Amino acid sequence: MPRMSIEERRRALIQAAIRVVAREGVAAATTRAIATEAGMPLASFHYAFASRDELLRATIAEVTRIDYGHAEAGVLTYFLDPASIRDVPLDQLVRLALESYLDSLEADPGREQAMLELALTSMRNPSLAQVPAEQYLTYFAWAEASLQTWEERAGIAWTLPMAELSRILVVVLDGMTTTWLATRDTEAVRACIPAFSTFLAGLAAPRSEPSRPGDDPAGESTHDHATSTRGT
Amino acid sequence: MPRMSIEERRRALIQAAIRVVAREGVAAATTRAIATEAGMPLASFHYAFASRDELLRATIAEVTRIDYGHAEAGVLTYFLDPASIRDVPLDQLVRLALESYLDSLEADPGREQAMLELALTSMRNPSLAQVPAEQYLTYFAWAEASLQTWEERAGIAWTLPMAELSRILVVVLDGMTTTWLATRDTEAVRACIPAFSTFLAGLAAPRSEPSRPGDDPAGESTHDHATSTRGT
DNA sequence: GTCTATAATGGGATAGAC
DNA sequence: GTCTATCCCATTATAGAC
Repeated sequence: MPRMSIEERRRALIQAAIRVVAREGVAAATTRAIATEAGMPLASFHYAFASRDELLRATIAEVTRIDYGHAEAGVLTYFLDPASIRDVPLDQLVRLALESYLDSLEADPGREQAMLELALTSMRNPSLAQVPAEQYLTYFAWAEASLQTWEERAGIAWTLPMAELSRILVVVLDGMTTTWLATRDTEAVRACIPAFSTFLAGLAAPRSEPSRPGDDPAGESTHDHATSTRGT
Repeated sequence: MPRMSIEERRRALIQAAIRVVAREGVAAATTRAIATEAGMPLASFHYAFASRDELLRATIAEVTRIDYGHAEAGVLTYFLDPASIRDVPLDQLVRLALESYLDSLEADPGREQAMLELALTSMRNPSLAQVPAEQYLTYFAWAEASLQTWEERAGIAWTLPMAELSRILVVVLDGMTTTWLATRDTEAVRACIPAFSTFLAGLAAPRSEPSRPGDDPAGESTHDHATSTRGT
């Protein structure tokens, strides 16, 4: 094998690690398996990375970046021609986004399964313990970007702080992910999407009508299902 | 060590495995670590279980049972004196239940972290691949039990099929779990609970007023669960 | 710089003494 | 029946030939 810079080797090993983890899980992502997947001898592994932990850390960082790109692409796919889709009902936008996410999950289950495994593995490793929190900051940022896009496209204004809305959206996506991964029951999970879409759409108000404090959906007093009308 | 039946050994090893997995993760739950935790020599492990896989399977079954009991206890804690809490607003009931779950998660993060690790580990193991689906059937059953209890106590009727509602509830709990485990930000997750409670409460109608098709909380045109009264 | 060969460790499983 | 001692394998990491 001819010359290959350290950086090229690192990149190749990270990509190999991503493939192995997605295909066979973190436990199977040994240095040997990764080196073989990358088509290089084992010794080259330690030439590029000091330890398996270091590769794992780099892999998590890379995979978070990829996941960000992927999820964002999925969610924003429907906005390539902004002019044509102004004033689409918010719950439709949300529904399409959630369905798009579920489609991408079904198309490549290993990706999200790997994300979860890497996050859990990190939590158990003192030197990586804060990595999942950073990973989720990325998720929250992606969620905020989507929420802002929807806000523009649907002509609405969110009635809760973005920080809270983005967490809610991530909670829903994460819950869909784990439930689907465990059950593989696409139709059952898909059946929940309209309800979640209506829910999220209900956290916005038409932009012309600024939200009044009395509309606060988090208000806990008496109004049960008052807020569950359509979000448009 | 005096006599100990096979069954006693199996139980002791399962309990030891649960402790080790919760404390140090699945990867650290070696046969040696588990045997040591149970205070018995390694050979006794293979006297009680043919393989580590077999123990893992038994551990998942047991831990699912425990988790069921725990979550149910948490959710139903507020119903010890049914008479005193009739006609409590539904969103209050849901909110208390979700907060109770978050409290229990915070009190013992290892428990749910272990559940996730065990589920993900099972998915990667052909001989255990169907276990997570069974585990989630247990979760759905628990969710249905809670939903039915709330229905009685709050004097409402759900407007979606129980199968769908239970999945929605599990999705929310799962999403809260992964988000909290990753971020450990209790207040941020807690701040989402009122919105989720209002959402879930919005999927019910007062029992005196049977749900009309026009009230369909899923709002938009085409889909079909307008007809959905309770599923059986 | 690159790779073969090997050390060092820790794991699952078991033979065989008691 | 029980446990010590051991086998055998896979793994991480590295030494040293080229």
